[in-house]
Amino acid sequence: MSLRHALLGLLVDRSASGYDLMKLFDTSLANVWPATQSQVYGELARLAENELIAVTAEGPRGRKEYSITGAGMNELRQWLATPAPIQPRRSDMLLRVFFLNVTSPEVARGYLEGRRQLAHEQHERLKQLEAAIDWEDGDLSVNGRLALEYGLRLSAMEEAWADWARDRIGGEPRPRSADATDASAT
Amino acid sequence: MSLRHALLGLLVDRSASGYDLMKLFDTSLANVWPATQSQVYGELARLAENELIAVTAEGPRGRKEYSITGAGMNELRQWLATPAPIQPRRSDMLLRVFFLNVTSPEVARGYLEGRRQLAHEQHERLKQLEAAIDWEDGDLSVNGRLALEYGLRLSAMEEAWADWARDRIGGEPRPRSADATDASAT
DNA sequence: TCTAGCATGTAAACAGTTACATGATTGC
DNA sequence: GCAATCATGTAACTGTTTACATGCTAGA
Repeated sequence: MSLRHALLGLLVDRSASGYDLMKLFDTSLANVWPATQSQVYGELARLAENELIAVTAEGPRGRKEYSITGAGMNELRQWLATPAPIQPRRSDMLLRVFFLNVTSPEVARGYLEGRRQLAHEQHERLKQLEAAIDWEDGDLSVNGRLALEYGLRLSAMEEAWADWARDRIGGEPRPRSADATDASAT
Repeated sequence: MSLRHALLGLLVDRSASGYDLMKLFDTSLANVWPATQSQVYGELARLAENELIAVTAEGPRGRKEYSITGAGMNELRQWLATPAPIQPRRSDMLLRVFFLNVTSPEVARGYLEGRRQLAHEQHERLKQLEAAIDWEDGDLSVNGRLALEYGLRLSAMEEAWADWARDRIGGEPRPRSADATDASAT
């Protein structure tokens, strides 16, 4: 139930409406904790009911601006002090890897090559993001920088891993160098 | 809906009951796609209904042994050929990092140090696993090796990142070297 | 005989996704 | 007047977790 903490965290810096928060999710938090509009509005209602946030202003079109309350800050601080649970990290991608032997070596290598490519693109995307952000506006960006660095390292690792894994799949070796030391393909 | 493909994949090698499959999930697939008993039994019933698997033997205690059908193999192969969707990777851990500025630098550093420690332990655990497994029994273990390598690289990356990130948190610097070039902590 | 392990299932609750539904306001 | 965007919400569905419920069988 971390969506609630994400919302509380965003409300620390500034008061905001559900609509504003949605935009923040789509920009700053998109890579870490994506959320849909339905979820945001639903959770905001629940948070207000529990008095962790409160409506502090109303605007046109039924706009409700929420602010974090003292109880909300306590909840957030407590959550931050809690060690993050070790996540089971379900991975669609690694699950497929597990069963790659069911297909031909060609398909398997193609799959891994595709992943390498995706990881590479993700890395490039993040590098661009890093270049685009103004790293001077303090607070959120300091931590955002840490999260971004994680993403950069992760995508670099994935690219290298996929490259390594692809070369490890048996069968017909890649175009270059035709010596197969370990060819144990089905 | 990858649970169904995980089950199909496991049934390629051998027929098994729900109980057997649960154990396989807890051992081989635990780090990639954990599943609960409820899920497994429910999904098996659905798979049988769709004739992707079939009961091929019955044993004591109402044991039902399932085998994959031709249709099931087709479904599995098709899924393997499908490019894995880019996962939004929700991370409880990185979400906390985003809001680390809400707490004191000491707490923040403590949090990151805890993560570094966890990553280190995970890395050690995987190294032990690697040493313990018999890498000769082919098929599943070939791919399992690829997945394990991913885990090893991931935990190594996380440890290095957490180390780097911890040193980047402002405020009072760590015990060693007392020069603070960039102290912008609130 | 009794315990550990085998074996299957159901129910309720929670989290997340997708689609639908509605309407107000601002700026061109 | 119209389009874009602001703004909020509901409903149905899927996937996951937790807890409950039941009973058999092999071996010590």
